[in-house]
Amino acid sequence: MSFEPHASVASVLDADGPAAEKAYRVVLDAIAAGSAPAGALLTEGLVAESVGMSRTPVREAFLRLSTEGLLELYPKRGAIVTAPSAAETDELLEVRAMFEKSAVAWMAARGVPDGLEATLRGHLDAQANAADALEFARSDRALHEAIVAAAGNSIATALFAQTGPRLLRYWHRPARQPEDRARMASEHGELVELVLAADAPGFAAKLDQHIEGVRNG
Amino acid sequence: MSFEPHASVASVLDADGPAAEKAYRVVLDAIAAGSAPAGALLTEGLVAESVGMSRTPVREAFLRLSTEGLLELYPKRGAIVTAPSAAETDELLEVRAMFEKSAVAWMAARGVPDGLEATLRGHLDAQANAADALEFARSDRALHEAIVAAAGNSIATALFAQTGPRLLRYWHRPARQPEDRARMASEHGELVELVLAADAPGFAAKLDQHIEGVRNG
DNA sequence: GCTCACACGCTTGCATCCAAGCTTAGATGC
DNA sequence: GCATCTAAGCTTGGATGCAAGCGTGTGAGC
Repeated sequence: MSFEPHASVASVLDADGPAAEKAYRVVLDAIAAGSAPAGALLTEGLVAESVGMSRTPVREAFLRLSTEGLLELYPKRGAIVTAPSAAETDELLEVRAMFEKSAVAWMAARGVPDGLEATLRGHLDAQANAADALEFARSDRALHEAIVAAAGNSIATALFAQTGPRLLRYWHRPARQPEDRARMASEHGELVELVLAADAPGFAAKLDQHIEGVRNG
Repeated sequence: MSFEPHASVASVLDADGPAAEKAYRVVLDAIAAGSAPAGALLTEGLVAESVGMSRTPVREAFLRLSTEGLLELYPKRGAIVTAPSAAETDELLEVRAMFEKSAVAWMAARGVPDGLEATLRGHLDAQANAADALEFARSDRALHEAIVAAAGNSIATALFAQTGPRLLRYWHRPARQPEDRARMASEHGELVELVLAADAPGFAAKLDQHIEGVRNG
């Protein structure tokens, strides 16, 4: 009996696969793309019909999106797409900074894993070549998740990943113009250098500065 | 239309309420109490029958327990209670320390909320008067969650809460003897003082020391 | 005795069906 | 005209039914 758990955090590109995954991706994409704007009322039945499946897998997707903070479930009434507020943005950036700073600090103690440099540079390239803001946001998310994952704490990695979907709601704002994206990619390059050097204090300082720039941008 | 979202993180004592909540609590209690030991194979049908409900709410509970790390779901095969390993213990303590240190640092910047002292002292008392190790573990969890919640970052609070259920699997080991519990309660008292003083460096140092003691205890 | 194929029993995944709660619109009484 | 009561149409929550996947055991063939 060789048990092998299925990937709970499915890759973004794993075709249709399970219906619940498909429902999740459809709703998330709708929120990210803006066709389901903040405040919109979604119902299980509506999504189920539009995707061509029953309510059961849609329900599962709604629950997940709820824990990820993208939907608010109202019993017997429906689900509302949460509104990105300034306060929530601050909280999100604060939390993600906490994870990344800790990750670099852990790496300083445990060492940087082999192959990390290639991985991070790959994400940086993808970012630099991103065609639009949404694609940029996706590779940005992948880059940051790779940094946290490199610290080797699977619990931290899983929790951090849960904050990823929220970003898709915000990021096509700051990275709207190609020159903005270029500037951010360059800043990310500097951050990556500090990660690879496992320079925790340097990374923390630079990250704060980077976040401040994003917030005011 | 005055929308008011229902509490997604339900209180432990909210009667039976929704069946899904009941199923969640039953399975969690079974894992915490040891009647569903690590490695045990649970099936939706089995739990549903024993609790007297259909598989639907049980399935929901399983999904939640899976994201909380207590169950591993194997498609078409069943769910297995995860085994608490030394590596996972380290990861868990590391992550929780990250949250708590950050929370105190944030409080140092934003101020300590009113009423926190009374709240924390209440949890300390509950801990000191805990009849058994499981009850001690519950109030301990509540204490730590209160500390993180006091920092005022709702995203961090929600993520931190997700790591709570895992603890119930471990904690009736270190706190088995009443004198151990007394010593831990006293250490927690010192930590609470540093929280209330918003002394981030002091808290961080003391917490590391406390965790080291727990790990080697 | 050993290997391989097939069939059976188990599981989940999803579809469908039913009950109960919330909202609202319309009828009714004043 | 206005407040109140009622009933209908939404919604979700849960129960039930069905199909497909996985593991195991059994039996045929060698």
